[in-house]
Amino acid sequence: MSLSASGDNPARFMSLPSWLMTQAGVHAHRLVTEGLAAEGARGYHYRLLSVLDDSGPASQAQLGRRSGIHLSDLVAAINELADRGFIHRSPDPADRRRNIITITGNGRRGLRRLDKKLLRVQEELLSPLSAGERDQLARLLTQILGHQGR
Amino acid sequence: MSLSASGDNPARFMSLPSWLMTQAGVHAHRLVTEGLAAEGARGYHYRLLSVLDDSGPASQAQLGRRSGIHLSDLVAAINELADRGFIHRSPDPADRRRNIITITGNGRRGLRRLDKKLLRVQEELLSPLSAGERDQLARLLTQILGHQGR
DNA sequence: CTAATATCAGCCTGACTGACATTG
DNA sequence: CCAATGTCAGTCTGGCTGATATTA
Repeated sequence: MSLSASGDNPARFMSLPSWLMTQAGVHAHRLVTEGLAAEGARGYHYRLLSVLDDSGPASQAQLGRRSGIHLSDLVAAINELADRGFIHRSPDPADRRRNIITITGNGRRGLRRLDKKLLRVQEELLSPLSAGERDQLARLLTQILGHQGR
Repeated sequence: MSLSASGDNPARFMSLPSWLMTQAGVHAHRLVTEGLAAEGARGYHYRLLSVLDDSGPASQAQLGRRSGIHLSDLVAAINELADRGFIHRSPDPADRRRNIITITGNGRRGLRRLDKKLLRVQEELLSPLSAGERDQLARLLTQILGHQGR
């Protein structure tokens, strides 16, 4: 966004907490996106691979629920991961509507690379904060997000 | 996003600080967007009106720098505000490349409505936090954003 | 000749809506 | 008949890129 570096009095919208939160979110999102892009992946890929690694093979509908990715967006993301040989899509013999998605050895290796990359991204993102401040921030954000679901 | 309400073990990506920050940003952004939409406005409109109110008439290039809105996106936003009678676009006689954008009385009234609406949005967004926690959060986010510009 | 200004067309991720055919 | 599943086409905000014409 690059707000004017010049000596302009900052506009009033920039002091709103909602602005700070949105900007911090944009910043975090950008760091993550750039980090993943450097490894040839994007957010949806990491979310899907980590869900598969955490909870095992699943249908696309299950994956959507666990990763928070819309069914309509899953198709493309799954195709991309399958193209890279990171996952395997096979029909469920017990229910012919379903595809069973399985992570491959290749996918697990890729996931480990992404995990490491994201660890470094967290470090860069939080570098201005002490360990105590990092915990505090996570606590406050979790409180706000907990309130969100009404 | 509606992460599964069911009893699934949360995937590991959800514990990343970058995830918490992005989600909190998305949440804040959604509340603001919905609040402004209820008044027939969107984020760019509020940012432009508040900049005009804070710093007075300006060319589009100046507005872009002060509001952090891209020149290429400004044109449409300015058109929309002019259609509503909130601002006035007039050529600068001293520099014929420039348009001078001025906020109208109507625009000032609209801005006051949006200001009030956003105040209520902050209240809802921060409602799970005490006054001290709100200050703390603003401080931590400001620290992170200060680091961002390298 | 270079720089600033305004405009237009298009791209991107992530989130979402709606329609549809297949299967349980 | 109804519900779940997978697929496809399209929308939206905010943030971008790049091209172009005009004027300083």
